Amino acid sequence: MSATLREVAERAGVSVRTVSNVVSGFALVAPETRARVQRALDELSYRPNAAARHLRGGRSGLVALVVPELSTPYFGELAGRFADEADARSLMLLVQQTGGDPDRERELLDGVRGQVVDGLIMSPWALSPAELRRRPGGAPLVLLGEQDADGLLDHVVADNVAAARDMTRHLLGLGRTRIAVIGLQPHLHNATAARRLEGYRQALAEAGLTPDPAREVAVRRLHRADGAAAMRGLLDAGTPVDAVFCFSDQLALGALHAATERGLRVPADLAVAGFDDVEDGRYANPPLTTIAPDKAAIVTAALDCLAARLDRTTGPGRPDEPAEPRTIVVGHRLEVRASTRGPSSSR
Amino acid sequence: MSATLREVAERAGVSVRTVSNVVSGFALVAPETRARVQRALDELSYRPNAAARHLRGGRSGLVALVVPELSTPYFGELAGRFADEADARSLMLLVQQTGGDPDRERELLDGVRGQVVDGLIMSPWALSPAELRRRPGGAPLVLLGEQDADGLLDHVVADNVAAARDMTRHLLGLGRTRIAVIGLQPHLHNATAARRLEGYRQALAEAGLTPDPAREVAVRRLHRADGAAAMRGLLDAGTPVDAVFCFSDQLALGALHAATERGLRVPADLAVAGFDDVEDGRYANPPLTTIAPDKAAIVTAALDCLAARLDRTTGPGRPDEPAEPRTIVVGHRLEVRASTRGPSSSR
DNA sequence: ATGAAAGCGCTAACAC
DNA sequence: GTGTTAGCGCTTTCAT
Repeated sequence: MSATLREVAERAGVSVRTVSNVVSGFALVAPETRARVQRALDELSYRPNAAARHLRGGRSGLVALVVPELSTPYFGELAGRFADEADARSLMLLVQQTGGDPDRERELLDGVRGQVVDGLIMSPWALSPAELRRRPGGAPLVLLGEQDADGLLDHVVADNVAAARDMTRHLLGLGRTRIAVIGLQPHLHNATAARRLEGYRQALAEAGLTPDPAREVAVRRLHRADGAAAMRGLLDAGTPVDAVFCFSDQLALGALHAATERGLRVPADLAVAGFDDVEDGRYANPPLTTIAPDKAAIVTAALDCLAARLDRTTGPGRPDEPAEPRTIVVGHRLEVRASTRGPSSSR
Repeated sequence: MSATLREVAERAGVSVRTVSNVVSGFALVAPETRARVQRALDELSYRPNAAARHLRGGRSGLVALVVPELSTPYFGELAGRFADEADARSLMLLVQQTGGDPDRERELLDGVRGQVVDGLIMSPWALSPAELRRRPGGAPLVLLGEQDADGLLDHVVADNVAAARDMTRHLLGLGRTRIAVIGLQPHLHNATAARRLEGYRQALAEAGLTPDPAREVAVRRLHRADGAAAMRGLLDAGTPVDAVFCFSDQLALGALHAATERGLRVPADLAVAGFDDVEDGRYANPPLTTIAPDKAAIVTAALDCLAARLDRTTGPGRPDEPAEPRTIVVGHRLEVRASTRGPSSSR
C-alpha cells in the first residue's frame, strides 16, 4: 500500500492541506516548505489514491470505448488511436466489447458496471435510436457512426453517402457497369450500410444505370468469411459482375479470396473495392482500393465532444441547460490501388 | 447523479446498514424488510457508487492489459478475448498501449496512473528483466511472452523453441533446405525471437544443416512493411532461399507481398510461413501456414494467475508469504496451409 | 435482525 | 501561507 497524504504531512511536519497543495501544484506554498514536503513525498514515494480522488471529485478519469469487436482490424486500429489520444489527454481508456449483442449494448449503456466511467464513446450495432436515447446511466455519450439518431445525440460520422458515391463513380469511370455491392445489413439498426447503398445508387443513377437487386448483397456480419460467402453466392447465381464494392475492407478481402479461388483475375476480370483502409488492404494481393475515413479526426472529434460534455457536467457554468447535441462529420479519401486499377478484360 | 444508500434507507424507513445488506445480499434480512428495501431501491434506481466501494474495499475491479500495439491483429485478437473473459469474471479491462516505448512501459508498470487497477497483464517489449522485477507500484503483475525472467515473475508463454522447431521440421520435410528466418530482434530484451531462432537452429542441426547467418534476418518491428523489406533484402542480396519462416504472421504477409511483387510463385518457388495464426493469414493469397498458439489458454491462464495473486493480496490467508511465481506454458499447433503445401519447383 | 458510527484518502471551504 | 475539519458513499464493527 502506498503512503497517504497524512503520513507525508507528519513526516514533513506540515498539515495535509499543505501537502495536498504541493501535490496538486495549486495554491501558493512557501518555497522552503514546498521543498521539505517534496522530499517527504519522494522518500515515501507517495502516489495519490485514485479511489479517494474519484469519490471526492466525482471524476474517475476513465472513459469507456464500446465497440462491437476488438479483433476486427478497423476497431483494433481505432481503439489503438483512442488509447493514445486518451493518454495524451490524461484519460484512461476502458475497452468494452459487445459482440454486436443488443443486450450487452444496453447493459453497457446503462452504466458501465457501476458508474466507473466519466463518459463513453460507443459504436452501436444493434440498438435502435430510441433505446440509445433512453439512458438511465447518465454518463455523457458520444456515438460513432451513422445511427439514424442524428441531431438527438452527439455523434461523429463520415459522409457515407458521398463516400460510397465517390467509390462507385471511380468504378464507373473504369468502364465497369455491372457493379455489385456487398454489405447490406437490413437486420441492424445501424444505418451505415443503408447510407452507403444510397450513395451507390445515386452514382448509378447519375450514369443512367438502374440498380439490380441481384447485385445488392446482404451479409450477417462484416468478416472475411461473410465477404467470401457473398462473393461465391454472386458467382454461383451467375449474375454478371465486373466490379464489387464491399462495405468494409474485411468483406472485400473475403470477396477477393473467393474470386481468386474461382480463378478470376483481379482486377482484369473483376475489380474489388473496400471501405475502411485497414492495413491488411494495403498488403493484400493485389492491394485493395478503398475509402479511407479520417480516423485521426474521428478520435479527436469524439474525445473533444466528450470533453465538452464532461466540462459542463462537472465543471463550472450552467449545468442545467443541456448543450445542443452535435453531429461532427469527418472527411474521407478515395484510395485507389491495384485491385481496381487495371483495365477490364474485354468480354 | 444516482441515489445514495442513505436516500434509499430514508425512503424505506430503515438504516443504511440494512440497505447495504440487501444490496450485497450478504447478511440475513427479514423477508418483509427486504421487500420494502428492494422497492425503494428500484424506485430510486439505485446504483452502487464504484468510487466509494473502491475506497472502502481497496479493490476497483479493474485490470489493465498493457500491449505494444492494439492495431496489430495479434494483440487486437488477444485484447478482444481478454475483454470477454474479464467480463465473464466481473472484471473490467483497462487497455494501455506502449508502442514498444521503454519509458512508457516503465511508467505503466510503476502504477497505471494512480493505482486505479487491481492488477496488470503486460506484454513487455523493451524492458529488461531487472526493470520488470523492480516495481514500486505494487499491483500484481502477470507477464505475457518470453522474458528471460522465467521463474522470477508470473508469466504465461508458449513453447517458442518447440514451436519454431516444429515449423522448421515441416519446411525441411517439404524438401526445402535453404530456409531463411525473418524476425530477429537483437535490440530488444524480449526473448521471444531468440527462442524461436533457437528452435529453428535445432531443427536445422537435426537435419545436418549448418545455419547461415545470411539467412537470419533481423527486423526493427513486426509489421508487414518490415517483413516486406526483409524479403526484398534477402532477394536483392542474391541469397538462395526456398523457404522463409517469419516470426509473426504480419512479417510473413509482408514477405509474401514482396515475393509476389518480384514474380516469385508461392509456394512453388518459395514457401512462406508465419507465427500467431491471425485471421489475415487464413485469407491471404495463398493462405498462410503458421503456428497457432492456444490463445484461449493464454487468456485463461493469465487471468487465473492474476486472480490468485489478488486473492492473497486482498483476500484471507497469509498475505506475507509471497506465492511462488508461476510459469504457465500454453500449447500450440502447426497449421499447414497453401503457402507451404505445394511442391517446390525443380531448380 | 437492525441501528449507530467510525473511517477508507482526499479536497476545499473556513479559519487564522 | 498554513492549519483544521467536514464530508464524498460505502462497508463493517460494535452495540442492542
